[in-house]
Amino acid sequence: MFALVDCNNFYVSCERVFNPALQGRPVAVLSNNDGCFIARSEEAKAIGLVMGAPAFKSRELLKMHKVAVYSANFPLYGDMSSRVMATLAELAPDIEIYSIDEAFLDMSGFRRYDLDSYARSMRKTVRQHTGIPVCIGIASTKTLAKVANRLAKKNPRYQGVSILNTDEEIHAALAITRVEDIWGIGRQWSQFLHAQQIHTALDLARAPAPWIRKHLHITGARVQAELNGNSCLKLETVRPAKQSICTSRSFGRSVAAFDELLQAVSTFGGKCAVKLRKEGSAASLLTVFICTSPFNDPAKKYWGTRTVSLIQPSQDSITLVRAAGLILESIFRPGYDYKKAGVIVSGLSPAPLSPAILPLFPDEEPASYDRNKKIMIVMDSINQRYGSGSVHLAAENSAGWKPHQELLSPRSTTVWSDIIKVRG
DNA sequence: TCTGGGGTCCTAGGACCC
DNA sequence: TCTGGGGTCCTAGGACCC
Repeated sequence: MFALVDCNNFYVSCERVFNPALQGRPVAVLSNNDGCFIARSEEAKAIGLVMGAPAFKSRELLKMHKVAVYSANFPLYGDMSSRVMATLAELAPDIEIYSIDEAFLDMSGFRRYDLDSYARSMRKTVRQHTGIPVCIGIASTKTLAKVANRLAKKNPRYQGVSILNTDEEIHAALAITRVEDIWGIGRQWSQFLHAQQIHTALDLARAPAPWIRKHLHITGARVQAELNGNSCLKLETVRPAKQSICTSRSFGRSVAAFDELLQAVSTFGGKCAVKLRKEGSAASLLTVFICTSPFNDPAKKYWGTRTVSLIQPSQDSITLVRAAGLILESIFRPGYDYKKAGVIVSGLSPAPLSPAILPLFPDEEPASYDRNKKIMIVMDSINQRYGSGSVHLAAENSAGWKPHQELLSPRSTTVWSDIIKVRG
């Protein structure tokens, strides 16, 4: 048996932990740059705020219902997530942290227990230790556990826990789950399935397997098998190393000047390097992209991107920032209002202890490799101790393009001065 | 005026090998 | 007139997830 534990309206719940006055009120959290809704309380859903919709289009609604609106506070949410996961890890032998607000647990050793009362006690413990409300779905496959979790969330009768044990229970659950609400069935496929008169999870489970294999490929075939109780997806207790890392942002205002774009791209390159070092990986490919707003007049649109391979895999900010700047020079076109840029590192491998490739000609490479490595160690340890961003390369600068963050709550669990702000 | 960010997997097709 | 068979690797694009 698998349990899926999913935090309720996670970002909203995080805000509520440190501001109990938000209980019972409509609350919404915005994406970076205060753009779209990315979390809504039940009250906010009820008044018609739509997930992913741009916030400015709902301004009247927000005002009318006195919705508490927040800028995304990822340091807070990330830290609260760690607390929830640490609590869960003590309650079950094996845990897969699936996303910032979800975890699968292995329940196979709990057959002798009353699963229902154990799940209810887990729920209570997480609430007590972290302040975060969760729902739990339990079933024999991950996909069915997702179905069960959804029922637990939607139907108050379950009081946060739903277990699919018998064939009758599974049958009933699948019959009331629409295909678009199944884990692994997105917009395109659900549209296709509805057109084929496959409307519910039960319809999908019963559809001819070869036909599903043909049209929804191996991925859809797995979903179908899992709905029928054949477990295809194992619990992944060890997170595999990342294959790519991306840092990108929409700008707070449009940026036309090369120098400001260079500062943005340098900042993103530097952030990618920090993430690489944290991951213990080195990148052999570096991609930079810059683009105008997709909502612009088509004549003023531009999308520029280029990928280069590095002479040797690197995790060093100096090398990556310099390379990102060179790519930017080659893709930059004057005369456009840029709205977003990003850096992607890929072709990742475990970071080597020494240069993997020695230069053919005696230049500065091996020396700068060692020197830069030492600088990175010092930078990382200073930033670890005094907070990220305490030291950075001079090229990293956000003055010109900084995203909007006008409704930010304090970083109550990660920054001392923000705790004082709360008390003050 | 104002529209997010960060990932993974799978498939098809082309380039290339002997 | 007739033009093989069996592979691998890489990439772009499309689907999905939170």
